[in-house]
Amino acid sequence: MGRKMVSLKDISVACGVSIATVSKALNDHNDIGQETKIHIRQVAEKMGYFPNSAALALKTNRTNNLGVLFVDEARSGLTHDFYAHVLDSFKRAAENKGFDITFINSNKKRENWMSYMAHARYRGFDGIVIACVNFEDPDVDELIKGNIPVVTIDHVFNNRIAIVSDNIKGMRDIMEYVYKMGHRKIAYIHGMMSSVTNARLSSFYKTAEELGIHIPEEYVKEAAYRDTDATYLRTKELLELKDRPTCILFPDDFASIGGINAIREKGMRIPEDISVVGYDGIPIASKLVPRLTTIEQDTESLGRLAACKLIDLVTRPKTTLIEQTIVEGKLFIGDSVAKIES
Amino acid sequence: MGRKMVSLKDISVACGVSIATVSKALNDHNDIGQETKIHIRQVAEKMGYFPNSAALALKTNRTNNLGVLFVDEARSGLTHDFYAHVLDSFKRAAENKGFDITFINSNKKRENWMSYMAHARYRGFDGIVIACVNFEDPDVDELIKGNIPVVTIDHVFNNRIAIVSDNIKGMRDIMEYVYKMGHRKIAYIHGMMSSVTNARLSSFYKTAEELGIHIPEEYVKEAAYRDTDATYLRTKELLELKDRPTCILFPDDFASIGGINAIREKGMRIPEDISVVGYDGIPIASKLVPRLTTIEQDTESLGRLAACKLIDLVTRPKTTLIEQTIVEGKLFIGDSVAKIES
DNA sequence: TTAAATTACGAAAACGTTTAAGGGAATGCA
DNA sequence: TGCATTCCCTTAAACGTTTTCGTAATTTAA
Repeated sequence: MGRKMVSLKDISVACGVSIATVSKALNDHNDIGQETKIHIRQVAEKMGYFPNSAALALKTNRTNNLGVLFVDEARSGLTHDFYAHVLDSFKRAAENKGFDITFINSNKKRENWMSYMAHARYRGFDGIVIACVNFEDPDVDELIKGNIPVVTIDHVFNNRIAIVSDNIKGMRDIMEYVYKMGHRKIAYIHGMMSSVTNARLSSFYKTAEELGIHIPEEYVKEAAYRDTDATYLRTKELLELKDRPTCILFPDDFASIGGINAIREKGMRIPEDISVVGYDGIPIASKLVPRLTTIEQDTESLGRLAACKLIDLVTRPKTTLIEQTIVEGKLFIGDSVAKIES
Repeated sequence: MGRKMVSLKDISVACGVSIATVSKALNDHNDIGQETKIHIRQVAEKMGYFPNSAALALKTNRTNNLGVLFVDEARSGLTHDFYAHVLDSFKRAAENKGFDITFINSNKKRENWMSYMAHARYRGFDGIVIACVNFEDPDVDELIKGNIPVVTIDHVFNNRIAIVSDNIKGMRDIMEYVYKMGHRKIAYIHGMMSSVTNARLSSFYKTAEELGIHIPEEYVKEAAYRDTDATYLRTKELLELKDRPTCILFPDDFASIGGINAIREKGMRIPEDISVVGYDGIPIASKLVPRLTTIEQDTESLGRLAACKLIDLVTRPKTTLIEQTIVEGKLFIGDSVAKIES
């Protein structure tokens, strides 16, 4: 078995028919006789034939390949817990439908620099999924506004299909649970500004108001997602307040580790002395002691739906309905929030 | 700007030259006049031209695309801490050299099933990187023995280039450090059998012997990598022994969480009552309290070297030297191992 | 029996590139 | 001046497909 692939021509020679006939036989066109079809397929199988995606792409203008752009502010790339799960789910769903995935990048050092869009066209992606990018980036903007089908995750762009996690409901669930457990002095260390943060923050304030809780200004602080150090510092600040909160909401589970350390350093116990809540539901959260109360994001659905919607968009081009799919998370009740009398 | 890409022909028309001239001008061949070259390039730039990778691949038999096969026993896929870091590094290095990466899979539901090898040839990958797969899989075997350049990570296959982390040295470093801290009763909960586990286990025994430490049979137990539950159970068993170890080595950092929980559940403190060591150096390890002593794997080098070697192999085909590159980890001394008098 | 319809296949163009081969004009050398 | 070079560009084939159109053979309908 040499380096070269066996082509339609090889099969046509072996079968004594034309290339066109082989192509049609393999693609099950109905203008080919049954016997011929069967014979050709057997020979193709025996010769170890499989199509050449490049030729196919060139001819059909379809690659069966989806581009993935996952870039977070910290450039953690594939090592980002949450997005790794989403991507993994996206990948599985796409592969089940016969699509491969390739990362989009603008590093192409080959000749001249290539924008995301240029790269995407170069590779001929049938569709593109975008998550956790810096939305200010004009390069990203070009990609989104381009003419390749796009689905975005956790961010809504003008007239584009988006799959977003329900941060409004997530934060409301947290607040209502914490309230039910008797807490009235609730602090929130949030991530850096983004649509996700915005949603959570506004839901935080809104729910607080609905519940009749007053949130002092100094109870709300900005750290960054997945930043244990920043969260550690902000937590320390909260603990030094004269009127300490009884419960702290952290940006996410990973960052929570920093906050928890700050609390323990102060000699305080969780949840006896202070309660904490995370966000995301990363695997480790439920393994910590005490188990972290958090919102388990449905990363499986996020990824799968993104893939399904995108492939729909690709294969049924005129289904260009602008829609937004909302995926709810689920409150995981660990042991990090104490019941107190208010 | 329409859906269709601008092609060489469009440029040739715009410039009033032949397609060949445009192609050669853009590829900087030296049989094209300076002025013509410059003019063509300007026009190409202005028209927003970029090559069509499919046509290029078809013609040159090179795709500038690398296939990635990352499958671990638990099918954690991209969510596997360690491999996510390696992959991320591989990706960055590959992209810097103008290569894209696409995942290899055998799910192709399109028509008929496709083996890994079939998929790789279908996509025309210039090279392939393989990590953490089930080596028994005949499908994987076919891929490795095929005629596409391959680099494997953390596993050595016959006459193939491999990048492996130095598990021998890693385990020796741990043992020598723990010994130096006064420990003589050392237990090891290891992962399931694999070349990695084998290397660590044999190094564990060998170093113990060199140090003159006797390892009772019941001090060595099998769990699984990243399996907090199994590690929790094995740890409990160790703690119930009449002659308890003073130090436990866990399969990896993530699994350590389970072990640590078992210890705390017993009311024991780390490191005052018992010492523990992890492996891998995942980000969270140094954020735990106490900070986990572990081997920080050099995932950056693993990924980068794999990419460099693979691209070397691809671009300089006759450099088919069979070699094995060993990447050392670094002992991270946290606070989880106590100094005791033996 | 004959015309029309159906069936089964082939020829050839096209997708966007690269590249070997070729050739006309300008230049170098004697 | 005449011939060989050199320079610059073009023609055309090829990569492996798909697909439109054409057509010969066979079947059906009248």
